[in-house]
Amino acid sequence: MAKAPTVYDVAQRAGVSIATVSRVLRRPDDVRERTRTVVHEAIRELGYVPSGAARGLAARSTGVLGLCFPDVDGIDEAADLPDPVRVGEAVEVVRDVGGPVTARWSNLYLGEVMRGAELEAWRTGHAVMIGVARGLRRAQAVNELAGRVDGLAVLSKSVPDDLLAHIARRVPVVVMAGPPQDDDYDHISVDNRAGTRALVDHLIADHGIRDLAFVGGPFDSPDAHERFQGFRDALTTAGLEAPDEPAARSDFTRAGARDLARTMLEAHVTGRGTGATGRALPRALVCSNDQTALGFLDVLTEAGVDVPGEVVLTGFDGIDATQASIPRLTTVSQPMVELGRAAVELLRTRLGDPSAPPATVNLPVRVLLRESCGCS
Amino acid sequence: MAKAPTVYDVAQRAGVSIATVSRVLRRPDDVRERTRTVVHEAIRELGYVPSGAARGLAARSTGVLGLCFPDVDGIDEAADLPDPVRVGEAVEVVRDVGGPVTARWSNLYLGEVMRGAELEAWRTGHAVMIGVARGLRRAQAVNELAGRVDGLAVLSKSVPDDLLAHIARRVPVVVMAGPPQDDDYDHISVDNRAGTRALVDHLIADHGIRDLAFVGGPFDSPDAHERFQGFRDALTTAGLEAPDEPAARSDFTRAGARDLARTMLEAHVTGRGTGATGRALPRALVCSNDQTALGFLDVLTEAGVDVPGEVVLTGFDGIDATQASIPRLTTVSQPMVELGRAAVELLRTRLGDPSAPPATVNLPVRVLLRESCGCS
DNA sequence: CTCCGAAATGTATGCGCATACACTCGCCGG
DNA sequence: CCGGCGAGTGTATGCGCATACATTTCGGAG
Repeated sequence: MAKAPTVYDVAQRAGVSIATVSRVLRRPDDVRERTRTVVHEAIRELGYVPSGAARGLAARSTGVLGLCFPDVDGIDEAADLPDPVRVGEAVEVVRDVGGPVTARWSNLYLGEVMRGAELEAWRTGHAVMIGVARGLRRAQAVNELAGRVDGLAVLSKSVPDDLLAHIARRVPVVVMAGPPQDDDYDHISVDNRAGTRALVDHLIADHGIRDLAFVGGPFDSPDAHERFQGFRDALTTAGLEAPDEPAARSDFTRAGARDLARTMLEAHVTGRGTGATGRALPRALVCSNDQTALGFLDVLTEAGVDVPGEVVLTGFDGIDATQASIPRLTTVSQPMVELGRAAVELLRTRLGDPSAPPATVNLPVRVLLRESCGCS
Repeated sequence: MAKAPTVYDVAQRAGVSIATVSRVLRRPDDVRERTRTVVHEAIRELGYVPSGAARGLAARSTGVLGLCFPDVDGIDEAADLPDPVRVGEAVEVVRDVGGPVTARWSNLYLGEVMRGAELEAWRTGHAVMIGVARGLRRAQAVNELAGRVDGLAVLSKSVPDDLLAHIARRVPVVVMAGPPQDDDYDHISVDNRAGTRALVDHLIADHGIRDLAFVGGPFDSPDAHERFQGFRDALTTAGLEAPDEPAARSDFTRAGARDLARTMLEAHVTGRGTGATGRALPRALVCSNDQTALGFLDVLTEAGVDVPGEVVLTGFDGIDATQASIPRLTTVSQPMVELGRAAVELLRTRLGDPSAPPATVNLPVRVLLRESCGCS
């Protein structure tokens, strides 16, 4: 690492000019075979690796696409972070008594999106740079990321609006997983509404259920809102009365959903079994995400309510845990890898035609019918 | 995106020189407050975002660290990849009849490593660039990655030796999760040997087991080999006879392990229950990874063999599925996030002192005692 | 009011590469 | 034998920034 060799070094060693060296690398066909060989040899001998910075500067394009995520670790400042473990510590033996399975929904989610983006970028000869908008210096970090890439895919809500607008003046921006919105960015999102609708259609048409309730999500979740709209669509189409509001709102966590479920169950308990007084539980609970559904499942199972016998339960997202629950959860699977791929594809399209009007891509989802709705 | 503004544009607009603009960004304290304000205003108005390429070139350092993974998707060529799904496709409704839970071990693993690397890089003001050594153009891709970063963390076996050597002449390289080796790179790995040893110590000391067998991994897996060494260490220390070879070798997949388990079970079946003829199953099966242990668990459960009553079963890695199995699997948890963090930390150290001798960091692991070994 | 040193700012240069353009050389047709 | 043409190569320039160094400004002591 004394000093990385440059084109000049290679050129000198090969007895050619720097232009020829550059051509050997970028347009080999323009160079005589013999020359090419000589240059390659020099490159090998010197351990020459072209500087990406210089290339990017000269070519006015870096060949790198950026991916910007929100901070899902909840780490705000460097101080929050313990120092990395160091060498020589002993093996720790701990008795793991159980407790709830660690939920890595967001990690997995982001990981898959990243995988998709990387895949598509690789396919088209791009590199991928990832950034997490985290901490006080987030603005600077995002700004620097933007300065290093040809295009930036941003997960919805991870970057403040004004910063995004600033950045978008330099590089094309596509917003992932946000609500369709009337701004100047390209959007790529998942068809929450159609997915929920298809799921509820199934409950109504195939299981003959006519008494359904929707467990919503946080007020500020556009996803949850869209899913609720899909729920309403299905009811309306079936000639059922669609509520204006979700029957309840979860905070999207399993623990929160448990609390919510207990509360609901208590409210209903007077009516259970007697068949006369009080309201019975709805025949189907359509939850706005998997965590919520799993929380409900925990409580219902605990209370001896038969799922799907007495109550049908469904989720949304398609996280792994839905395959491990008993009964397995009917849900709607999000195309996470596709989300990443589509984002990169949209960026490339945009780079090819910067003046095209903003596009919105709505990715199709898959409804997975399993035991919790009475299938299988 | 007409044309991204540069320092020159900002300087002109603010009525200062480009040096001052640069200083406002890099060394704000060297600039009078009033000037600073004016410049910042110009930056805002113009939508100026500094070019990372130019910065990198001028500063002779990009501020980017690279992360290079092997191809775990098994995608060799762009042609192998279906086109991204497109707009307007219908929601698909499928009956999910079950089958083995999708194993995303490597995805999760790499995702966690990435997360750790990103975290540590963020902490120290670096950006992270990821690359997957995949396909025919892998050499070129890795080379380009190397040209864009200040340092490169490479997952063991993801880059051919000669290419790695070539690259290492330009940027510092740290090898992750490889066997300690006598090369010129920094290494960061996980203490497979001590982890397995601690686990087996527990089986012997706390459960009084003296009849243990080791289910190994592929011949070319250094991890599997180290774990076997840990197994032998424990036996030897306890005064038991340590075998020279694993009792069997799994291919590290759950499905493969099932086949292996069936074969083993058949060989033993004549001896079961009779107590006289044939060999009995060993009291404990120490598997070289979780997938293997889970595959064995599937088959043993199916065959009515009580775990841990008749056979004690353990894994290695600490994947999520080990918490969901029945009984939950005793295993050794790898510090995946730490692996990424340590890699970045090592790179930084190396960048600070390029001439220091190659270092090797061995990360401690955690043994998680659960029901499959008879604990809890 | 002058002079000096420190603070603030400007000027000039180079980072390593791609590429437009100029140039050389060998070859063919005239 | 000459002109022209194309393949192959070299020369020169600029990409956008950081920074060493030169220059100006400012504040305060004398």
